[in-house]
Amino acid sequence: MATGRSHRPATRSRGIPEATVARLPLYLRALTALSERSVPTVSSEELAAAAGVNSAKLRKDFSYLGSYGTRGVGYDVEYLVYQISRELGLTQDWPVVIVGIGNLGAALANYGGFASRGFRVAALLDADAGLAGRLVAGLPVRHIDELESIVADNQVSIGVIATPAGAAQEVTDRLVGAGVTSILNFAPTVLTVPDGVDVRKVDLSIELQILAFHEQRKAGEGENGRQEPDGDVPAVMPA
Amino acid sequence: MATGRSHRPATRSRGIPEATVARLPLYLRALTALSERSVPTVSSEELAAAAGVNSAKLRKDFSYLGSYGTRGVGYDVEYLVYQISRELGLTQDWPVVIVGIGNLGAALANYGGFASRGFRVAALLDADAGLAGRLVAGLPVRHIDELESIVADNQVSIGVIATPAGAAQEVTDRLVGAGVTSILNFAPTVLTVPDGVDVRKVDLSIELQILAFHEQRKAGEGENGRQEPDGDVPAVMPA
DNA sequence: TCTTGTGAAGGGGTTCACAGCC
DNA sequence: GGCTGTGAACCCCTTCACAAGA
Repeated sequence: MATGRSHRPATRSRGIPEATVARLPLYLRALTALSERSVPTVSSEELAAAAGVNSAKLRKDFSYLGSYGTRGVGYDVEYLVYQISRELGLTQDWPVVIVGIGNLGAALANYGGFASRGFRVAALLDADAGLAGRLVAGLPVRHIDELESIVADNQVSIGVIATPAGAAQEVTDRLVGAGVTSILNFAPTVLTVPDGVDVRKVDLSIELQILAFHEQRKAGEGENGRQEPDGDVPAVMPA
Repeated sequence: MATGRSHRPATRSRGIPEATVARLPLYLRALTALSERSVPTVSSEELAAAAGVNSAKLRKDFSYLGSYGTRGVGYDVEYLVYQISRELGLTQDWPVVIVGIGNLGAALANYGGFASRGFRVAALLDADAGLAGRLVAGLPVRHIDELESIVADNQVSIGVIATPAGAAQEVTDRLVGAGVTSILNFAPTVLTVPDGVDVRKVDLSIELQILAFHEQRKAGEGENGRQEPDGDVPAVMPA
């Protein structure tokens, strides 16, 4: 996690807060929409509303990138689109492989948001030999045995794991061994990776559980309805 | 967001930090695995490793739930499973509807992690009348016009949106109108909802963009390879 | 006058380190 | 002796409020 100390105090002292990085894609999306409507400039207030954050936060975020706005006016839409894209590394091409072509893998392969932002699906891989050759999103599914050569040949540095939980660690090891240094994990498992490899995880059921927690709260709010006898313990007790 | 002031200082002063809530499902998963292997007790160190966090954080998290451990021994696995499940509201049944049965919607419908944690898919909805009646994960897809009656009849309070971005806000409005108060949004849009409705979003392309940001950093680390002429500006400049 | 850019204050979360208890 | 539970320190992020500047 701790992204080894940086260097190069180029334009501004490097070191954009992680929380800011996580919001840049949000701003980029909102700006892209404005750009498509040929809106020339936008204020922090307007853009913040479109991105679903508050304007002070947005201005603070942009201040880490540099002084890209004009006081009394706002931000130049095209210019910001470019600067944020560059900061995120989207001005270059990122070949990715998707491993595990079930429903989820297929959904990811078909997802338009990837291609439009510099992510190119270099290959779809699956352990099921029966799937090999089948076209998904216009690409042929290839057998997992080709993983190493595909990663090497295409200089893939980002892998997406959409396999069942049981296969995820092994796939990870192979990806890392082949040279992948960033992994987006959809399998509900904790992955172990060497230093220098980034993992982000998306867990569908965790999100629902968090919602359930808050939902439960709401139910208990007004009506005092939730039954919780307070002495409510199961048969098993701690030693 | 600010979950209105609580009440009931029942077992302990209510108010579990949001960051802790987000980790409870992680602990629960690790504990469930231990439970299946019939492991009776576990130390904070072991459990933390299994969940991918550090042990101090885990102990602090558990301290918000109560004193469920035994000093010198550890935590009783079954007991903790129960307590966390209860805290998350997973001891009750949560009917959910999934709207938008494309690849992603189908993947969600098939996802085992839901059913196993108290989430029951009450219905699959899609605007495409041609899909109606088609079986997905054993359930017939129903037309979006049935949304209101299905939500009411099944007392659905959680909705999952897997539609294209363009349809997401309208679907949200209908869900909220029908009584849904928690939404899990997979569409790449900012949703507007009234107070009292919770929205969590999962954005596939944002995760990749964050990885790209870090990946770019790595590339520039050792070799100083990334070209960034520093005066690198596009044709468009701010006014 | 209007909006950005930012010090400063405030709040939350993480980590440390050890007292408390088995 | 071992492990939990937790005050306290620390750090990061958010929010405020206003000076700076077009």
